[in-house]
Amino acid sequence: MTGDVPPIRLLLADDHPVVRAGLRAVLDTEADFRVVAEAESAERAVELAAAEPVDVVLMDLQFGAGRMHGAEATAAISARDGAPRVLVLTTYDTDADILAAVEAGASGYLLKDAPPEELAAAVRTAAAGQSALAPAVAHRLMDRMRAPGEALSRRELEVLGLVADGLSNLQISKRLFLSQATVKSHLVHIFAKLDVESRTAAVSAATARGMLRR
Amino acid sequence: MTGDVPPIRLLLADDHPVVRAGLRAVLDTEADFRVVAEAESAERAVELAAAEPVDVVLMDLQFGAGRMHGAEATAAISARDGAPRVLVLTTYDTDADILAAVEAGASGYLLKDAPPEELAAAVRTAAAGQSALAPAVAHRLMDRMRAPGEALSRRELEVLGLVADGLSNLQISKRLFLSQATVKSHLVHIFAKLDVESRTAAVSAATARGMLRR
DNA sequence: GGCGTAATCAAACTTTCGATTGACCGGGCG
DNA sequence: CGCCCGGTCAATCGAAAGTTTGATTACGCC
Repeated sequence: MTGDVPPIRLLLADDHPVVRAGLRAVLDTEADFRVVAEAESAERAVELAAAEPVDVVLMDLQFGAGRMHGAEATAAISARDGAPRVLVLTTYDTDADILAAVEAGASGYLLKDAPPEELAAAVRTAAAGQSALAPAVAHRLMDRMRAPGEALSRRELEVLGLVADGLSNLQISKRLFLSQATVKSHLVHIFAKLDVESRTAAVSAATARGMLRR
Repeated sequence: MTGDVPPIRLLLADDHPVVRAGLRAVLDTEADFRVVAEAESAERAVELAAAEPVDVVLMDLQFGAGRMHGAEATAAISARDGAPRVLVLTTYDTDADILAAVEAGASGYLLKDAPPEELAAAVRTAAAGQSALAPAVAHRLMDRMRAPGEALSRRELEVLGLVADGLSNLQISKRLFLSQATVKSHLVHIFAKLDVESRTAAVSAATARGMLRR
């Protein structure tokens, strides 16, 4: 019906073969979409996004352990001139993931349980250069706006995540190339924002509020 | 090529439309498979498994918040006579999930990052009435068998639960009508069993192993 | 009826955590 | 431009946490 409109070229980046197949199946039924490449790792996604002419990248955030994170890949892809739009597609809607994605330059943030129509709509929105956020994600961002004093900064979330993994202040400082003083400083702010007085209580509170993945 | 062999009838149970589409795409390419139904919730999977003649159910463990867990559905489906085999297909390989699935009567446990061939092979294995475990999963089960002394006692779990809620040793001692010495003593044993050296790491380890509800 | 294990407590000791105070730098904003 | 905020660091000090050693009671088990 639209032989003269160029299709939207898609790159799928997800380490799950089944998910890639599902996205391909769902999106290929749309006449104006064309899946031109698939990446099974974040590194490969960056390569392909540079090599292939692509309009929109569907990017998972969690790739297998130890490798590059989807947010890094998003930043790498978005950095170039004339870069494709990156649509983050993940399972979780935690503060840490959302913030990381948005700051990395993602054009949208979708949850994997989204219905196909929502997915297609988001891709078109992204291709048009606009921003596409899942309702649940939008809510969470609004919450942060309404209560800015209680929202943890990016760095604070990073520290708290390591605390939740059971690391000591010394271990955290080495991991993040900081001094112990800085780690303690972050923790003081985290405790104040969460209204707790110990690292363990902070992890508990943050998990309960969806700031940390469980 | 095999017109006289009845196909293996499959039921897909997953709340992610994309994953269902992916499984369908991957499995429908196999000549001897036939996807006869899809369920977007655990409850629906139980209904369909009773209503439709099905050979193998591909069951996700995590369904959207608050609803029935995949393990419960697995148990419900497996309870009946002549029940289909249930193949658990999930993202995580935590002790808690694996144990729950196995105890619920699952015929296999696969990770979603499995390649399609492995998936197909597991379905055939399950259909033949045998057990199919992903290598990573099998390893984890073996580890549990080899280290049975790691199980926490009732009291230790009680203490660790309060630790996870962010209570101090003093608070815990008052809550359980103990002395701080006893709380510390329990923690020493907990640390040894979990092979960690701090309360926060203990919570992390216990959560990862499914010893604590999160 | 001894034996292992879980649960309880104590005291002394080291290490880590957390509170407090104060400082510097860079960037966004009115 | 001054101001605030986020991120960085330092020094100190008291309070928890964690280690070590050792002991008592109680329960189930062969």
